[in-house]
This record gives sequence, structure tokens and C-alpha cells, in this order.
Amino acid sequence: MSEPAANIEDVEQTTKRLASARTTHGGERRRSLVLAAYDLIAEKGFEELRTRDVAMRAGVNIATLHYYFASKEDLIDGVVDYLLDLFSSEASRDLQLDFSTPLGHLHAMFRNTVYRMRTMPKMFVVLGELVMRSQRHPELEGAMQRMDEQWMQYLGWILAEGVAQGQFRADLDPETTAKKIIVIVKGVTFSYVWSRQEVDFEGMLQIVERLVLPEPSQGDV
Amino acid sequence: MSEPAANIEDVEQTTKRLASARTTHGGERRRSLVLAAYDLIAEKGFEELRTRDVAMRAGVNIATLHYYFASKEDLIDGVVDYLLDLFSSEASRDLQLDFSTPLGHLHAMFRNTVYRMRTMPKMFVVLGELVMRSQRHPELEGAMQRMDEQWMQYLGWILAEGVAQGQFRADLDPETTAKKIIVIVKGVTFSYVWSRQEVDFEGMLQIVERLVLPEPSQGDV
DNA sequence: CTATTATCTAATCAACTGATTGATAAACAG
DNA sequence: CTGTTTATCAATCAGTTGATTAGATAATAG
Repeated sequence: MSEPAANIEDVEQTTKRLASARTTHGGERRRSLVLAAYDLIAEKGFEELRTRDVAMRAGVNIATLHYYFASKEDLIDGVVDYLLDLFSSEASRDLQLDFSTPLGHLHAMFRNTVYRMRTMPKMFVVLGELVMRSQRHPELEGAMQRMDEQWMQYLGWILAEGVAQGQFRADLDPETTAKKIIVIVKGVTFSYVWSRQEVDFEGMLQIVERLVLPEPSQGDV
Repeated sequence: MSEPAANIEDVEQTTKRLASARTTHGGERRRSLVLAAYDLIAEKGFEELRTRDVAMRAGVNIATLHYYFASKEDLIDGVVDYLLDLFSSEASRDLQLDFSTPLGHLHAMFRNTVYRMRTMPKMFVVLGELVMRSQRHPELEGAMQRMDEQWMQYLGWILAEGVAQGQFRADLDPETTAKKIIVIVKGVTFSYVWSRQEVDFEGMLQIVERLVLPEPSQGDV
């Protein structure tokens, strides 16, 4: 895990730096440090997160890290902001999601989450680390809960819209149902990303559907 | 469960020890060290788990810890074994669970899990830390997956029995359904313990029920 | 009663770790 | 061209951390 070639590589990078030196503007360097920290949290967890490793991965001296971030905790705050941005970023156009109906929105939300779990597992590993850390860091707990609330609001809106348009069952309570759906999606995430189990995504989506769609009036299979 | 009076208590215990010394047999001391580590993992996570703190909480010198456990990693293995025992221990008699039918078993499994989340949250916090750690510790990943498999097997048996007895729907596939139920229960755990959200437990149990029970032949509400 | 064994401690080590300092050089403003 | 600001690094500090060592102390077997 710890490279023996630390010194050699460092010298190499130092040389590079002396040659190019002040080409990077502060913002870029800051970002590269956050990205390095993000990667290392995904790889080693907070348990083995070291400021030196972050600096080395970003290709700078430890003192440079402290030039941009007063403390390790400060750097972690940067990672949290970065992760929050990632999560609130738009869904990939490749998915060809259909947002024309409430059910379409629901499918889109679910499938986009699955898509992200598959293509950006790092994001969820870091999220998991942060959720665990939030047990003992109240500020973090706040950030995590704001994330949940945002999600709740979006889902609540989809459901209310679906009821109003008659696509979803009339007796559905948007808030309680949204909460249940979130529990299910969290279960999918937990199982797939953290427990590394194969998950029947479409089957889970069906369960969500059954929660919102009206009973089919008479039986087919 | 977690005392704030760490230092005072430590002095107290040290004094006690000087007085009684060789009264505790090895097994007890070993256990007390594992329990101390367990508590500290729940409180501070692996990020801040220190062997000195463990020794202090157990009321012994750091060298005594190394007398019983060759390394920190060894101690953590002890905690894993302890947690595995906890999880496979029997359900509380207080719950008056009904194991007479497959549906009873299903309810019992769910309610016992909820009961444990409520009364022994520490257990789940430590589990969460271990799940995260298992991302980068293959041995741990193995242990976690064996836990899942055990659970799967138990659930699979309940479901097969329910189908055989005609209490559950005839077209139900025990394995795929068991997997879905586990995903849901994990979602409940993740939401309630780690995200600290209120969860509609009975509502989630209903979703599980709808997964296994036959369609009610004609509509009531 | 003595030798042995299990249990425990004080003291210490070497490596690690977050953070600081003082120097240096490029970029920039006037 | 000059003084200031920005960005960077080598060296170093003080405190931490997992682990070891060289004994003590007490229960126990012979």
C-alpha cells in the first residue's frame, strides 16, 4: 500500500515543478488536492487517509496542501462539497431518460441511481465513508440530512404530480410513500455497492412501481 | 453504555487491579479488551481507534493488550468474532415472536431486526464500520458475505416452507424473493441506524408481505 | 518452600503524522 | 525596474502510535 519509490517519484515531481512552477492557478491546485483526497478516501477510507499521501498524489509538497487548506478537516470539507456537487449534477444524456410523465420521472430517478452505482462506484464508497463519519461529526450529519431532504422533496413532487394526473393511485400519500421509496433505493445501494451483492434492479423497481401504480383492475399474471 | 468518566474510572480500575491483581482469568481479560474495542469502534470508528484507548478502557496497560493480542489487527478480528456471535444469537424472549407459521417466521425475522436496531444500535454502527472496512480487507469481505449467505439461507427456507404449505404464493421463487427482502431490510437498517431517519417499520413489513402473500382474491381496502 | 507459569507494568523505541517555518522564485502591479 | 503577492518546497517540530523489552507480582504445582 505504501510505495517504496516515494522519494524517487518525489524528486521527479519536484523537478517537474521547478520547470513549470507557477503555471497552475490556485483554483486548479485546490481542486487537484480535493480530487486526490477523494480518490484516497475511496481507496483507503478515512482510517488510512494521510495528508502526505494526498499531497503526493496531487504532486505537491505537504506544505502546499496546508497553503490551500488550513487543516486536514478543511480538506475533508472540500471533499464533501465536491461529493455534494457530484450528486446534484444532472443525469447523463446517454441514458435517454423519459421525463414526460411522473412514472417516467420515477424510473429516471431509479435508473440514474443504478447507472451511477455501476459507472461511478467511487462516489458511493466515499458517500458511505461520509455517512459512517457523520455518526460522530454533527456538521456532516447535517449535510447528509440535507441531501436526504432534497431527495425527499423531489420524490414528493413526482408522487404528488402522479396523483394529480391520475397516473398514480389516488389514495397515495406522497410523503410517506417517498420515504418508503428512499428506503428501498438505499437498500439497493447498500446491497450493491457496499455488500457487493448482485441485485435484481428491475425487480426492485417493480416493487417501487407496485407502491405507486393503481391495482390492475382484474387479474393477469 | 458509554461512560464519560474515562480517566477517573481508569484510575479506579488500576487501583482495583493492584489490589486484586491475578483474580481475572485470561479469558475474562481477553473478553474485556474485545468489549472495550467494540465500544470504541462504535463511538469513534476505525478512524480514531487507538490501542492505548482500548487498553485504558479495559483498565489495563498497553502491554497487557499485546499479551493477549499480537497486533491491533488481531484485536479487531476478536471484535469481528464477537459481532458475528451477537448477530447469530437468539431473539429476545420478550418479543413473544410467533414461529408457528412461515409468515410468523418472516414477521419474527423482521421485528427482531427492528428490535435490535432500537435496543442495540451500537451493534449496527460497528457492523457499518466493518462493512466499509471490508471494501479494502478481503478477509473481512468474506466474513460479511458469509453473514449474508446465512441470512439468505434462513430466509430461503422460510419462503420455500411458506410455498409448500400454501401460505405464500405458489409462483414465488424463494431465492430471488429472499434477495429482495434482504435488500429491503438493509434499506431499513441503513435509513434508521446510519441515516438516522424515522422509518415506517410496519409499512416496510407490509411491502415484504405483499411480496410473498397471494393476491387477495377480490378487493377490499 | 521453591520453581514455574500466567498476568501485568513502567519505560522506551522507531516510525508516523499533522502542522509550521523560512527561503525562494515566478507573476504582477505601478 | 522594483516592491508586493502568490505559490511552492526542504527541513523540521512536537506529539502520537503500534509495538517491544526487561522486569515485577502473585497464584500454583511439585
